[in-house]
Amino acid sequence: MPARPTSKPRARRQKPEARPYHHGDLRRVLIDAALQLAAEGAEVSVREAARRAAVSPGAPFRHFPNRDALMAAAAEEAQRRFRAEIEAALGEAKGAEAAADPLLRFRAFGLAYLRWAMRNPAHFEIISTGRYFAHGSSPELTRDNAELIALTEQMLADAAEQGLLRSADLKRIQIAGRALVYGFARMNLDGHFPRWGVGKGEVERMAEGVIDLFISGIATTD
Amino acid sequence: MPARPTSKPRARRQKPEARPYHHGDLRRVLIDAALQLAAEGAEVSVREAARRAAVSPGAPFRHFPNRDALMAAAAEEAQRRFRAEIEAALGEAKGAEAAADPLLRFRAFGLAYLRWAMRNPAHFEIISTGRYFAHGSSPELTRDNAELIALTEQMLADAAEQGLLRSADLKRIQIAGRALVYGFARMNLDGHFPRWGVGKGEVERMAEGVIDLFISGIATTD
DNA sequence: CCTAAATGTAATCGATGATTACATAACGGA
DNA sequence: TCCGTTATGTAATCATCGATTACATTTAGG
Repeated sequence: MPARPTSKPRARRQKPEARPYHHGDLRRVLIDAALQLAAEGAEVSVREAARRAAVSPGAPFRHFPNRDALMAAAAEEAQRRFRAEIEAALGEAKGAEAAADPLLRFRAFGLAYLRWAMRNPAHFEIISTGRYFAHGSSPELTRDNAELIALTEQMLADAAEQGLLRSADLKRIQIAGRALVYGFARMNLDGHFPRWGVGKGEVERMAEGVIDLFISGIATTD
Repeated sequence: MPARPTSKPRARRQKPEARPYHHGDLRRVLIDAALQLAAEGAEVSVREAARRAAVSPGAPFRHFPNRDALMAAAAEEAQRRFRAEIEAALGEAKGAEAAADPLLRFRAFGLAYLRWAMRNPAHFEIISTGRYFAHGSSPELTRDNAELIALTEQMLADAAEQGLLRSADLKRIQIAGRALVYGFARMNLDGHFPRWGVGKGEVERMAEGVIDLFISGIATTD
């Protein structure tokens, strides 16, 4: 083989599989890799995400100024999925009798919340913990979360208007409800449900029971 | 100055302040450094702990096989303090009318729990999260925690016996109570109480209100 | 076409957890 | 009192990680 001239011949894509120099949509692939890594329980490192994207260790920094930005983007994606599932559940609940009963919608919300958190623990953690990237570093995530909270507040306000609540302190009820659901999700996440781990169904059933207990505690009607 | 012989002259401690080759109780100092680092919100690294103890980066590994073991030891220390505070609060409650009322003791427990968690957020996180060292890696911590849980179960059993509870499903009540308190603590920890951050008192007052709401929800007597 | 911006690569830096070989101190029995 | 064993700290080294920089290649627009 004769020595090639210093300038390489233009790389012609001979097969469509040949990876081009420019990655199709590296940003997206990196976010997915980060979410996948988290879901596997592994440490999420920029390098590993780059490795999965079959790209050099420095490449991700063309799309994210630093690790936190990647994590924030991953969190936003997870939050999008989280919210989509909750709104889907509320959409279904609207068809049923829940449309008229704010507490039933409240219940549906809590169930969807915990269901998702049980099935996507690592993603829930990324969303909620604020330890994987600077808190408030993602306005989108903050706004998105605020809207979900406003939704629950509306439900409680409706319930109060219909005389369904024993207490008039809506803020207190709202915080307690959030704490209950958030705490349950995190207990699951942090390994406080050791035995039940095997049968996922049992945890979800307990989640339902806990929500019902809370609602029966704040409701006038038994 | 003439060249010294290869064997250094014996190091005589001329002042008591002169640090001896052997650190007094490095293990203890490292644990305290780790807790202090956590409390400052900094990353807890073995090296930094060693730095604070004015010791070489490798020294800690004479006392802990790896970073996790150091974190586990720190968690055990934090848990000891946590438990001490709770038991102290329960001791005080015994003197009052709470001695006879299991739900008042339950309340005192929850208050002490949240009070400590609000004031030592980083230590609470180390204890509860199981992310700083392998979960179940510390039998002491696990046992200690189980005993605290058993305590609450006893309170609920007493309350049920006295006909103070609306529901007979004690397990459900217990899980819900844990989730509520744990969730509130973690919400504070994870920055879900943005505005109130300034006035700590407000968060603690809300903690009290949330606990009362829960108890009034499960109690027969209004 | 040809240049400029976008995007990926390669090399490098400082910090970290971890391991190893070595040095020094502390302790206890002869 | 001396000596040797053990506990404990030091020094040197390694791989990994986040991050930065200089350079290469591709893509797009005038």
